[in-house]
Amino acid sequence: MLDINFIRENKELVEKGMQNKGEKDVSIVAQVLAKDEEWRSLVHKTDLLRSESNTKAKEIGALMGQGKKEEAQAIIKETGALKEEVKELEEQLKVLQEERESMLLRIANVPHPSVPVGASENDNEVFATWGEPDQAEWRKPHWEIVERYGWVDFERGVKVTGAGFPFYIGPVAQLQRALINYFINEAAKAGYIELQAPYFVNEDSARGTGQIPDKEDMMYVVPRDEFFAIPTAEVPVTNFHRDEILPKEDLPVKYVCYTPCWRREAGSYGKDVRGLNRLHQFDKVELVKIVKPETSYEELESLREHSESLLQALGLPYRTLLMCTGDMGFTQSKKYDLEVWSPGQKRWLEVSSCSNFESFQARRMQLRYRKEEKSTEMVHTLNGSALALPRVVSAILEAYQEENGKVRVPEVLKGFIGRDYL
RNA sequence: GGAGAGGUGGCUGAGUGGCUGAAAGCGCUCCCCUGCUAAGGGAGUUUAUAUGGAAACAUGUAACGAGGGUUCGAAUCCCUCCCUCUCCGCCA
Repeated sequence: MLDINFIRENKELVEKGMQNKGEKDVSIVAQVLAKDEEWRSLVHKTDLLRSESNTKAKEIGALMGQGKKEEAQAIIKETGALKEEVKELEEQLKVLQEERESMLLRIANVPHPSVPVGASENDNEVFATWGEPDQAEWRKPHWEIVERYGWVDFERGVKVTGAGFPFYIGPVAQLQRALINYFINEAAKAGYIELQAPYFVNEDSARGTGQIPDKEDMMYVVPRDEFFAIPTAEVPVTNFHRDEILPKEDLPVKYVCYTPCWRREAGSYGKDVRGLNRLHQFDKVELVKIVKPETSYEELESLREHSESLLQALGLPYRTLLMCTGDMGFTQSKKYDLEVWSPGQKRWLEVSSCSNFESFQARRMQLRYRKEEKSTEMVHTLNGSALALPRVVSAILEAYQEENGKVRVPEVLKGFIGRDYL
């Protein structure tokens, strides 16, 4: 959510931002400003009447205290009409406020000036590449490798739950666990505090990070208890400090959190969902930062660098994309995607997404810090995957396979797995 | 899940219809006094929002778990929900 005052002072910028993000109809911006005008004038009017009504109530109280019952009764009679009027205005105000709020929630975050303007994924900018994508023909896709060894059981996953909920078996289960530990350890070394978070959140939390109203179809819902299964640890972790005012000495706050993630992924099909490419449940280690506004873009770069360093340590070639306006999403102001090279599939797979939300999530969450003794300011929030597991597993299986079919263990994981081959 | 008690400011805790946005204490900030450590005195110390103002700030409104109701007036009375504690039940 953007600050209404910011929208008022930067109407064109906000409209332009929405257009660049692919929204054709930006009339909502003008509408929210009009609605806000209306709301403010009604607030003023209502407050004046309430004030009058409070004054009278006090007079009555004073008169009653002195035992002047008749005089009090006279004023009570007068208040009838006033009361009605206030009640009516309050109802109108409530409606206006809800309309204003829901409009505000539908206005996208403004892209940072450094973000390339573009319509689709084709306009993303290659920000960096690392390593040489392996083009060797003999390399097999991971689904063939895991099938040969019985390392992932998709069929039984279907039986037990449904498509997209596989079982990992033996060495691949072990590989995932090793990666999770490795990723968390590296984050801890970089100063991130380790957190274990709830896997289900309530509606306020889902709204806080922007999953609703924009993307509610991505989440699994537990209707009986009104919970949402988390689509990413970003949701519980960023909401950890919702409705708080943090002391400025505490910033930046940095968390690392491993969780499973659940996504409905409605409408996906074909090669995108083959093997481990896209699942309804997957594991991810997530980084979240809560920072002072003036540092958020430096923090974004260090977040990206941290995620990149993991792929480098694993020896997996990747490229970093600076997402263009049309491909970056509603809530972000700047976003990098890290794509690892899948040598068995000869394609790039997204394994991380590092974003700066500026104060967009913070404002929804009322997450502030004490800037000075008497003033507060919204923080900036960021998050990034470090990293999403199944696709890293795929890339490792494909990149570390040998022509005889055996799969080597990456050097940095040997301490966790205790042998040279899976 | 059942029964009972309770949810007040950074913390402890008073407050059962008007003089309470909230006593008192603690903590914290600033000032004064005091030649070191100790002690004393004074002032300040929730948030959001509207209006005015360049700003400092002023004024109003709202908020005592959340939402609704009663009343001229609600932290205080009533209803619903959420949460915490104690006992019982269940249980990794």
